[in-house]
Amino acid sequence: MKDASRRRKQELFEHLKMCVMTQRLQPGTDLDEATLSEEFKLSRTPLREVFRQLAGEGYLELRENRGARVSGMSYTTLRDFFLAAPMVYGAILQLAAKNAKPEQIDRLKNAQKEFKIALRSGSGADRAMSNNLFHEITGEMADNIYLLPSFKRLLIDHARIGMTFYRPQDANMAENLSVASAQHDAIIAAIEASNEAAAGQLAIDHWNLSRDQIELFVTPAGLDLPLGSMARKTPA
Amino acid sequence: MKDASRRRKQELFEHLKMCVMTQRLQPGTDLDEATLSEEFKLSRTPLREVFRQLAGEGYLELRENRGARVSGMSYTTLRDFFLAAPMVYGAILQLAAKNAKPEQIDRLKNAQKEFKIALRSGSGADRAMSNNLFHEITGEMADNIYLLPSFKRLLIDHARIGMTFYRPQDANMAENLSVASAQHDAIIAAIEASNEAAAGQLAIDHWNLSRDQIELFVTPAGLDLPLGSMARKTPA
DNA sequence: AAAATTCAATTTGTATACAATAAAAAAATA
DNA sequence: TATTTTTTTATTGTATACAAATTGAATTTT
Repeated sequence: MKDASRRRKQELFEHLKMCVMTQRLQPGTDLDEATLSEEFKLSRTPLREVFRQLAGEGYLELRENRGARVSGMSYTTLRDFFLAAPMVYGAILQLAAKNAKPEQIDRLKNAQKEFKIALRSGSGADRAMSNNLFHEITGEMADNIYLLPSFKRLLIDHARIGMTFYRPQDANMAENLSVASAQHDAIIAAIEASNEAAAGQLAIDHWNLSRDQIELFVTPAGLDLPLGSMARKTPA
Repeated sequence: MKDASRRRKQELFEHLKMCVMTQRLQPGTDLDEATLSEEFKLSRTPLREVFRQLAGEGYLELRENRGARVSGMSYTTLRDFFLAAPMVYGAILQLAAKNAKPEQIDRLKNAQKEFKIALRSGSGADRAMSNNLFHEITGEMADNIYLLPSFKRLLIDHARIGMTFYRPQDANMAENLSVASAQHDAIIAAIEASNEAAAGQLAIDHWNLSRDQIELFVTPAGLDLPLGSMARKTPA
């Protein structure tokens, strides 16, 4: 009887994680205890414990007497993100190349397989979640409790950024994704070969690609039409 | 009336943090809900929320149906620690030099003043806590939410390692502390001058000093006495 | 006597009731 | 009518009661 509520609690936990990462719950969204409590057939006590834990991991923010909300994302955080990501992920991948166990490499290959499937047929959310799993496994491989907290925090926003700044209609962006997939393959190879240097470099390349994708979003290719009246001669 | 219990909750939170960092609660210690509940005049509900939050920040570990315990420390974690610390702290200090605000620099100088006082007259715990405050302020200066989680996790064990591997009787260790204090001064200077490169280098020096201190503990200077029967001539 | 099993005691987890705070709506004042 | 104040409603936080699980002792079995 209690086993069931324990399961529901875990489900809520995973559900909220997923919703945050896929932007089904956008940054800044307020969460209602009563509603979730009813939806997941959980009393408020365990529900609030889930909130606390998610807040600890960076998914939510708790405000005194004012409930939980999804962690915010601003242009400042975006800048902070690309400052920290190459470094932390570079370290994680180097350590992964050093410490990965065969069983973990198997799982990483499997995650990459899933990622490729999601690339073809899946939704944006599927893509983000399978990509996230890939990276989470590299974090597990690195096996350093002092780097993991920041790494996991980065992964949350990596997923969210991916969901925000991707338009499947854009050919450049589709191309970007297949490059990302190729990089995953190269990462697997570097880890399997215990090539720390290569893994570290791939991490940097991988994040630079993410940055490029955002630039494609922020600075789209110019329309191929003259703007008529707005076009004027350069002064002589 | 509720304001009071809110304060007790905060007190419990800070108290447990302090106990973990100063090793008054050693790694692996089990925490008893009932006892703490009575001691701090708090019901178990808010108490458990505190546990969750502390677990999220790395102070405690929660085990299903088996209560909370103080996060463990092993020789593996020590190795992980010195692998991650120079990198993360290097980044934090570089960013601190870049972003520190005058008000923060004032507080940092003040923290250093307190640290020096603790060095002279304070207990080991005072020393650890004032040193911790110094570093926490640098983290605040860096102002990057993606690096902070790992940084804070490192600071917990930095304090614990300091408490574990320091013997005030040892002249070398006392000397180490005054070097550490001088490094703090240099860090303040680098931050005030916005000298990122210097700040980054100082971070590495600072953590190398911590590592040296552990080596002094693990490999003490040989006793200055011949060991009698154990001394034997080298074979010709 | 050693190992396994059962039973009691302790401890952890969840639900519900109540208290306190914040938000919203209604009434009163300018 | 706009603004302030009061009242009502909704939401958050805490305490307590109960249910489930774990631990340890006592009993039984081999």
